[in-house]
Amino acid sequence: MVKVRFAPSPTGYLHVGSARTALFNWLFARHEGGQFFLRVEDTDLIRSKPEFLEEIIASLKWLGLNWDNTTLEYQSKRLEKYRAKAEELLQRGVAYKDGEAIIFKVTPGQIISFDDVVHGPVQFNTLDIKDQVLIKSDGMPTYNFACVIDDSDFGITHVIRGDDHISNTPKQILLYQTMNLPIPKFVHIPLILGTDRSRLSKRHGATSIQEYKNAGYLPDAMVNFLSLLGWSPGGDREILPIEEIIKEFDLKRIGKTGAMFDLTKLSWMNSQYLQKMPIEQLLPLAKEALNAHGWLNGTLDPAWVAQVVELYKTRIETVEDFCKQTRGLFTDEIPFDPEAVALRLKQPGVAERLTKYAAKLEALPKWDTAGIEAACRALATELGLKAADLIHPTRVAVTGRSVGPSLFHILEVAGRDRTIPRLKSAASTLCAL
RNA sequence: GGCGCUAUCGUCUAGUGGCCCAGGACGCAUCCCUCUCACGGAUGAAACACGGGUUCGAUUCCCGUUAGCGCUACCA
Repeated sequence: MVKVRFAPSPTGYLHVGSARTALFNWLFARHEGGQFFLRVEDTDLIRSKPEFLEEIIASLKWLGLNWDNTTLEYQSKRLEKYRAKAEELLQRGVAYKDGEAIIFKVTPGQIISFDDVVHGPVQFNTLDIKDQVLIKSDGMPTYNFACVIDDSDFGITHVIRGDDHISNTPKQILLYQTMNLPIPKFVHIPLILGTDRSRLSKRHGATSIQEYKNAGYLPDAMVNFLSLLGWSPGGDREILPIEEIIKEFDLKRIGKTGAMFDLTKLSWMNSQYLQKMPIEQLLPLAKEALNAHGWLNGTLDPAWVAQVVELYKTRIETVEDFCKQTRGLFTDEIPFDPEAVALRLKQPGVAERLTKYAAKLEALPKWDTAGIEAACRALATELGLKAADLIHPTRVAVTGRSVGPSLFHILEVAGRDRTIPRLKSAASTLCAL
């Protein structure tokens, strides 16, 4: 049975690159009906922090990457195991002691080769490999040593990890060989790159999964996007549900070249998921975000919020975007865009038009799009204007922006009590030339 | 520097010797829809790094060059 693992070290948040590694492991396990383990590599005493582990776990759960071990494995709890193994190597004379550290002797001139599942045959000469520290002076095992022992103990069949570990592989194989342990399959997946084609890091922008969650990206969109970085199901398909990704996932289809993290495409994909998401699912997310801004007071009618969401869902890329665009509807702080004000409000005759439209709207027997539109068109005809000459200033006066949904829908949703005062206020102040 | 990995439109990629004067998607441009912006629809510009082989025929196989990246810790 296929057994894979994701082994983060709790020295930082979950990076999108690591998340993608976790995802590929998970996808492979689910496709094969195998097992996916989570192991904590907390052997760096100084940098490991419990709060980092909590964040990593929260991120994995948010992405939906569930693991099969019921209790988490911590390397810090297996110290005796590593020490015993190192001691054994010491007894056999293949390792030596330097102070408190135990170091593995590398015999030069041997060829170490392995058949990488994505790269094919790879070779190294031990001439280029230095003696390897097994146990550090502080008594903790090093990565390469603990990793080999653990992968072997837990029966890991496929080591799926980033390309940056290719040069660790011969060091680990040397250890497998001298301890007489079966060697797993190695699957080195291409790195995720920043805009300058160096590996994605903080200086390129947001790299933690939590940041994307907070910005209003959807986990399904994130998983879909990440799965397509370095892997493709072949053909033209791009937006696929997770079941489909699992079904199609195949290590043989993993590419060899680094993939740039394209935020623009992620955003597009997120907007696609947002649009297709049923309102029952989208509404709670919108409410949560609104609430985080302190804009959701308890008296708001849920049906009304749903109406606003429906109106904006085709023009947002993230949930945060939704908040940004609808701020004027949920608060009285209208985010006036200076350019829009200059172009649409500070123009001759606009104040008068807005005042007249306000009067017409005030007299409307019923507040609905049809009535709002009829009033607009009637007034435009009366004044000898195009409807657009009334529509544009009104949109800016009410929402502060020159862009957005159909004006008549906006006004209906904004309601008479917001619309009329805003039109009057704009007419008396903002329109001043 | 040494060692290793990689090389198709700006980006993610399809392509495994002829189906490719290279297909899709994002982005970009134009048009349609239209009160603006989106959505949706249509069209367009845009790539096989270079040089040698192998072959009747190379994006696809081999070699080299160049370039990029990664590793080179008692970090993982």
